[in-house]
Amino acid sequence: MDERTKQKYEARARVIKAMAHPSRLFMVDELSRGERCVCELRDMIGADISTVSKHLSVLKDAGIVEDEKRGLQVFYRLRVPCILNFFGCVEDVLIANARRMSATIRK
Amino acid sequence: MDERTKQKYEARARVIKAMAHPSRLFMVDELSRGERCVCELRDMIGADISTVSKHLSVLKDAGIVEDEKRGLQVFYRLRVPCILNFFGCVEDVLIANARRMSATIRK
DNA sequence: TTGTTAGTTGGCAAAATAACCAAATAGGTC
DNA sequence: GACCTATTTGGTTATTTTGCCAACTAACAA
Repeated sequence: MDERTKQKYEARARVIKAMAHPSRLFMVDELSRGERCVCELRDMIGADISTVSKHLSVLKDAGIVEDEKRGLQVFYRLRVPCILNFFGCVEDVLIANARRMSATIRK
Repeated sequence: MDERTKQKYEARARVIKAMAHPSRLFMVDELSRGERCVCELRDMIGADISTVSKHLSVLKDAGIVEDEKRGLQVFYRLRVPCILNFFGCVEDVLIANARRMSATIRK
C-alpha cells in the first residue's frame, strides 16, 4: 500500500473515528433534528459539561459539526447531513447480528 | 437518556468503532470487491499477519464480515454490503474539510 | 465592578487500543 | 509420523482515548 493510499484511509478513518462513541453518535443523531446548544446536549446525555464540550470538539475537528455562539450559548449543528446515512446501515448490521445470535442459540 | 437508549447508541458505536481504523477501512473497501484470504490482505497492508488477523476479528465480532476456511486459507467477505454507503459520505466530509481549509488559508 | 451563567481548556488517572513477537492450532504434503 | 504453511491466540509495551475536576474566558446583568 503506497503512501498516498495510506493517507487516504487515514483521513477517512479520522472522520469515522470521530463518530465511534455512543455519546457522539447520539449528538449527531440529535443534531440531525436541528441545532442544539451544549447545555441541551449535556442535559440529554447526563455527563459533565466539559466532557460534552470535548466530544463536540472532536466532531467539530472532524468536520462533522459546526458551531455558532449566540449570547451565552454555543449552538452546534450538522455540517454534512449525509452522515445520517450511516445509521440505516449500522442498523442493518445490528439486525443481522441479532438474527445470527438467535440462530446460534437455537443450535 | 434512559438505559435502553444508551444501549442502542452503544450497540451502534460498536459497529462504527470496528471501522474506525485505516487498515480495517481498507479491508472493508477491498472486500467490497470480493472475498480475500488473510494472506492477501496482509500483503496489501504490509503489517504482521497477527495484526491483520486481529483487525479481521474486530470486523467479524462487529458483524461486518464473515469468514470461511477452505483448505489452509481463511477467506473473509463483507456480510452487509451497505457498509459501503459510508464511504460516499465520509468523502463528502473530507471534501468539505478541504474547502474549509483552503478558505481559511485565504483569509 | 461584582456576580452569574455557558462553555472551553489543562491536567491527570483509568481504561481501551494497537502492533509486534512467540507459541499454539489446523490443514496439507511427503 | 515429521514437516510445511496459513492463521489465531496470548502476552507485553506503547499510545490513545475517556471522563472528571479545577481553572479560565466570554457574554450579559445588577
